[in-house]
Amino acid sequence: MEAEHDNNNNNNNNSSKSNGGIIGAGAGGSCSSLYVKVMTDEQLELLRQQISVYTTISDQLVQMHKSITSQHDLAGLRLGNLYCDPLMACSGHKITSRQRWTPTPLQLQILERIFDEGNGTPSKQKIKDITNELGQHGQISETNVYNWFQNRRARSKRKQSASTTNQLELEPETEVESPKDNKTREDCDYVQFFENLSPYSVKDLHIQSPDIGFEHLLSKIEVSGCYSSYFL
Amino acid sequence: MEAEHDNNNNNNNNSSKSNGGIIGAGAGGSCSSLYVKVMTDEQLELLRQQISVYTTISDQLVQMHKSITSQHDLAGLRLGNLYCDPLMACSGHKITSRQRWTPTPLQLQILERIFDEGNGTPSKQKIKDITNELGQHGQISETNVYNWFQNRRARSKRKQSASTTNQLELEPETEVESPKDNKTREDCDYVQFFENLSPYSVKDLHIQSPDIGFEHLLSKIEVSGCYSSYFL
DNA sequence: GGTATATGAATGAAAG
DNA sequence: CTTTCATTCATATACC
Repeated sequence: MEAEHDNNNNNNNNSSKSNGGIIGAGAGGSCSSLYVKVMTDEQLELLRQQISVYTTISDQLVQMHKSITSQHDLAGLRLGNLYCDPLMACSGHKITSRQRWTPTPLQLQILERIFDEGNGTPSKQKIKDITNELGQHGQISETNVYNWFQNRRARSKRKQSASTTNQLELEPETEVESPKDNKTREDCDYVQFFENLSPYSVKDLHIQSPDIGFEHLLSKIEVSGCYSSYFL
Repeated sequence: MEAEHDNNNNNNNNSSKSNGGIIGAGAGGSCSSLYVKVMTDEQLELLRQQISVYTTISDQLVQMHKSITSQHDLAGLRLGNLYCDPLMACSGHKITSRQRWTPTPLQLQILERIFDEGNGTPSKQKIKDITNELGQHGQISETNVYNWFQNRRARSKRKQSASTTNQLELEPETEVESPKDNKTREDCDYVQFFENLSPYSVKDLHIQSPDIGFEHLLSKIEVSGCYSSYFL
């Protein structure tokens, strides 16, 4: 049984992708030279996409692993896209929650890609197509797709305005210093850090590619392991 | 999706500001040009964490797979220890301690007061004002305010309905949703693990169709496993 | 040190 | 399209 576990899942935070940040981050208590971590929106977005793809790959690896070791049941089927779990119903208690559609990483990736293509409002037909395509990767309905774009658009817009607001509030050369957090931290060489971290990271930060597909990522993995991929 | 609001939160607490290195931009007295976007410390932090996490994931998966295929023994092999050292190796500081904004008592007080004034929906402009005001007492962003009201409203409502149901216990199928049952998930260890990691809330991993040849992918990763040595 | 709870944040869906 | 709601997730904190 593989179910033995200690749910010691060390978290990490899942809220990535927030790129509507301030500009010249707050200074530490002391002078400290200039520490500006520059990254364009495009780069950020790219990174986000990469991570998404990474997620997908890991996910699929997990599946592969599961299939390999699947001498056991395939239960544990999380509610995922199913609306009702009969087992729960049997227990005589509530009919289980989760009726909400949740995009699989793969679907998300596709959605994001389509969204990024800019072609704003997906027409009725387009939604149909998309739904159809995504249907290959998991349960999904046109409504889901529609809602997703609706939300995506709205939130993207809000983010943007918030970001703009921030820019106006703190002029680029004004080091906003909050007297509250003087917890200055030792400066560290971020470039160095990233380079040491993973062969993908730095590269991904600097390369701008319009389309980060699975194949693309795969190819990167192929050459990873050497920092030279940085110059890809 | 993207965090719609700016997430430059985090204020007091033992959060440490990382105002260090520069990525790809010359710094000087006051460098930042108007056209560059800059990452906040929090954002950088997130990226670092994510990258590290994903690198680790791949590594672990490879190991897991090897272990399994070599003897088909799925014993041990835990995926714990996620927040690995590389993250802190940078400057010897914990960088995992910062992410949730926490209102200062003063801010809370003000928020509560505003909330009690009844004007349910703060509206965009109002939020901006509030944010501005609270900013005097600590780092805060519009998102924080927005979320706070959102949560406050929702929870206020829930509590209310909960209290009104304490005299009606008969309905067997309705609400009375106790947050106790959230441990009923039946995921297998590492799937759970992943779900907690993904920035995209990888919720439906197993639903995905096992398309394209993965053995191929896996082999690629194995071969390029250089990066993993960093963690071992 | 392991749960239990409070709460900030994310997001699908629906209302307006 | 915009705003709000409902639900869920994750984390910080408290309690045992």
